Amino acid sequence: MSLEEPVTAQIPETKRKRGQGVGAVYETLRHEILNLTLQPGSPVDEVKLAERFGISRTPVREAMVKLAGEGLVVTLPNRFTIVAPIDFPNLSQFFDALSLMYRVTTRLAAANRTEEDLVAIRELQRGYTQAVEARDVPAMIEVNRNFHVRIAQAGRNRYYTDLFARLLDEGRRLLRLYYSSHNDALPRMYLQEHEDMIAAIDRQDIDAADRIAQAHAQQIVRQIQTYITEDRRLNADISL
Amino acid sequence: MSLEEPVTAQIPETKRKRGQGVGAVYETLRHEILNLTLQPGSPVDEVKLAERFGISRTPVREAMVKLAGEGLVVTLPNRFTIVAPIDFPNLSQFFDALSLMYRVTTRLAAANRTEEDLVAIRELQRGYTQAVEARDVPAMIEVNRNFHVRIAQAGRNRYYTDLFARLLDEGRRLLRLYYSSHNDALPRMYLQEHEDMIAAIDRQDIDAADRIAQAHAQQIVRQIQTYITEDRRLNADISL
DNA sequence: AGAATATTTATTGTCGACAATGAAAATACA
DNA sequence: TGTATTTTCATTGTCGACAATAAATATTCT
Repeated sequence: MSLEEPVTAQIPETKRKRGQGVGAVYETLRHEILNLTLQPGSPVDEVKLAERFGISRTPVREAMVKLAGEGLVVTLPNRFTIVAPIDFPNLSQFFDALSLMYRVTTRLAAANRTEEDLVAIRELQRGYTQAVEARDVPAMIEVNRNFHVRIAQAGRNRYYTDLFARLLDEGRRLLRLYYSSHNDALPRMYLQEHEDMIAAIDRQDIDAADRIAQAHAQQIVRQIQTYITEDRRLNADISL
Repeated sequence: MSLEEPVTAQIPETKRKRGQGVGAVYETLRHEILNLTLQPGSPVDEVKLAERFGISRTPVREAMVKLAGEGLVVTLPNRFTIVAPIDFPNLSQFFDALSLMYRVTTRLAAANRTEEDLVAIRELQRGYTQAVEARDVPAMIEVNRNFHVRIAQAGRNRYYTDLFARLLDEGRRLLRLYYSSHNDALPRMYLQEHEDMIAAIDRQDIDAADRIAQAHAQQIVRQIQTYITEDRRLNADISL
């Protein structure tokens, strides 16, 4: 609970081009929110952001509207804007949708993947392996997300890809919350599941892809739920 | 192809309150886009909109960012903004996602519906019946959309409801394109399917709900595809 | 005349300023 | 001292103005 903002000194640097301002604010805020650099529920100050990026409030506001549209930020009219809180009460909705998207996108990938898709997917899997070996938790979370989004893209359905990406991003915040506080046995397990998934996609085995995706999703959901339950217990102890 | 904009005289009327401007522009544009009052691909002029609503360009722009975020409008940087074209080449993606959402939301509705949900759903079905009897095509399209969104809400999963609503909205434009040019036998058929759907949801028969939703989706998809094929033939004839 | 270059024009993206809003602080009242 | 009322304050939503951009048009040159 920091009263002081962790103002990551972003030098106004060389004068930005027309249209670069909104994009910069949007991208930066997005990453800081998903990495939990910005705490859920913490206020987002337009004026400070404008100063930080060396631009006026107008483009900052447009970036906020975009972020609000994606649910990353919540605007209290005439009051202020906060980083979207994590919606714990409705997590089951989230898990349900996430599981379905895992299945659907992996199925479609098995059906529609090209050779280039496979190359890109394997490349990301290599990156994931490296992150696991280096015990680099932030990298693992990020690469894992990109790995699954890339599979979804191989499935070639924009609607699924978009929703899945959004869900995985929301999941990034959850993983960040709980991942580092536990051992790294889990990520290693995912590694093998990912390999199986790639193999099924490679040989275009739709049913196998579906099964593996479903198991993978259940694995992750169960794990996060365990984390949360333990967390609840800890908090309960403290509050006693 | 009208060079002149159909400037629906929107009187600046009584001075709007703080925050009402963006909302008004957003809602109005949204409806005009979905009703095809604004042709897909036609330019959206910030200045004209500002004049039309009696506000400055700043709130108009924020409304545009929101609309762009939902894919209803496409912004060409430094150039102009157009009403999002209908993506005919990728319609199969759309149909796939639409069908899945029909199934998932109807299933969940059967599982989770309350008595109030049923009351609201039946009320909308009554409205649909009236629209069919009155041969009021725009009303039919609108009420049909609300009927299915309400069922999705009864399923209680925000992620599905949001995606489904978006898909149904996109579908509204397609239906508008083709509906009125054909007889009204089809809507009457949907009427019975809707009744079956409500019955399944009422008795919490998840499998039946799924089956009916799937059939309903296939029905609609096939119909639109037929429309499009006929349309293609017509256009081909003309271009010969 | 036709291509290359310069000029005009329309429209966007951004800015600094100001008024509306709602909360917090200060004051009055009991 | 505790509650109601007023004042201050921080921050938003909106405005009008201006500069950057890229297309359209005019101009020059061969």
